Amino acid sequence: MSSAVNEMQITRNRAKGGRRADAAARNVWLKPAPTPRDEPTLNRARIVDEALALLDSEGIERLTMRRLAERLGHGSTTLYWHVDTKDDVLDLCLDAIYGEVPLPEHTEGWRGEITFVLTGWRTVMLRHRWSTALVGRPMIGPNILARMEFLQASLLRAGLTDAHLAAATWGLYNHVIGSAVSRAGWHMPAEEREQAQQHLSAHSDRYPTLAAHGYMLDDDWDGTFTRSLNYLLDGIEAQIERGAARGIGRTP
Amino acid sequence: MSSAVNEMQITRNRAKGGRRADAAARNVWLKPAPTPRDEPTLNRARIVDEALALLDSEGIERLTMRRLAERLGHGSTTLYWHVDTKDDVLDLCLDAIYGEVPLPEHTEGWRGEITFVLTGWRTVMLRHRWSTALVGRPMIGPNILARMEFLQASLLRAGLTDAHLAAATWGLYNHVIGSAVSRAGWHMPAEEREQAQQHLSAHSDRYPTLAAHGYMLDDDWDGTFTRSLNYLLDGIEAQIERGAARGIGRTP
DNA sequence: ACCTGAACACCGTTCAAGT
DNA sequence: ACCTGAACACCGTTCAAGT
Repeated sequence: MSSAVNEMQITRNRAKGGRRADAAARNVWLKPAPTPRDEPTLNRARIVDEALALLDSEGIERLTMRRLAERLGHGSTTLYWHVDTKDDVLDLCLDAIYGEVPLPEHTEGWRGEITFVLTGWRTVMLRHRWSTALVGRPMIGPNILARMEFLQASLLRAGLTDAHLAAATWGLYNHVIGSAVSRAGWHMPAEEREQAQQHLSAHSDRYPTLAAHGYMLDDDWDGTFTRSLNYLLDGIEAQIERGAARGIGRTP
Repeated sequence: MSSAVNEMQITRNRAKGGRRADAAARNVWLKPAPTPRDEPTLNRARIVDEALALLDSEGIERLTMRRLAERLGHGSTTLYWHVDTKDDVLDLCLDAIYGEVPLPEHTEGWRGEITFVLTGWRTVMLRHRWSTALVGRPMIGPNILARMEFLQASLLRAGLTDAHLAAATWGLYNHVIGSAVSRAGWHMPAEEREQAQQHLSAHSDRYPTLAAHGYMLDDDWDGTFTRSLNYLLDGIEAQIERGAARGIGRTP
């Protein structure tokens, strides 16, 4: 059912061409391939790699099992040996790109660490814009778990506990997801954006603040993300200090 | 819901040819609605009401144009006189439920106001769980605009300007969206949740913090939302105070 | 102005059958 | 163990034709 749960690490090597081309080009010990038991022509890693290429180049609405299989040189029904459903493919794809989110190597304080991870996280999601349509599914792939683990461990070291630990973890995660999703929502042809802005101006009586302060025209998305992330981190930091003060008060 | 329906009756008398030409605009709100003359058996309000009922009772993957039309007692193709695409129906539905988000009647300070709106907003989205799958589209329906207007106006009165105003507005919006989306992601059969938790415990070497602090088992979602919202508001409040202090310093 | 059925060009998924 | 084609039960949308 939820084969997205399995622990297979998706390796993101883009093998161009596929098996047939490789078999023709490589040398002897791989060439007598007809031995059926050796290596299946298809596997999850190849399926996910090709799905990612398809998603990145054509978008999520163009990913169908038939088109994916065709790119892989198989009939669509073959995919169902390796994967239970199309949703499984999407779950695997989403976790695969989460693997691209870098984790800091040297600790630089919880705030720096967290800012580093979340900034990279958002960048990855906006690089693969289709990913914003896939949030809202259970997040238990190995790559997202590794990043949530890092995030929560960092907050724990910073001094948060219990409900505050959970609130800070989810608050920060929600911030990344929300930022990516809402930013992706504004990704439209410039002409349509013009229309939308006109629409807004035409109703400036109803939306005076939005019309006056450029609801549609804010294009410093990165700055907005960083600034609002800092508000959240400021609030968390204040909580950490409150917690520390109370801890000191309680020590015998 | 019916108020949302009133909102969408922005009528412009147009011949069919003209309407089709304007249909080049991709988003519902940017296209004129067709004008009913006598007493058509079908109209947008009826379509949206029925679509909402269908979404609420059966979920988003069960909403098809054919099933929707059947419930309305028509052939599926009839819908296309009133609406250009299925996506338009979904956009109309999403904005319709945003109309259920209450705005405070008496001002009670920016923090109280904003907490009130955002709490209601999240409640509405979780009441119509399908809505979390529809974020990530341009947000220019009348109901969401009214709420964004309220949010930004409140922050403006609180003393924010320029980039800080934008950052606070988007940060708060992202917080609601992110909370609703990620909470909806955990909405699964208890048995599957058990499996997921087991999976996590089985790899507690890799995810020690998550395993020890109940990543899967946190069920005080409301409390978590409120707490993390307060971190964000604390950070915004600190920014407001910084801005005020600088303003005082600058006054002659 | 509104509604219809037929038709087009697709979908995801199952399954008996092949090797 | 892996792959196949045929087939099922659907989709969203267009369009000539009706009233």
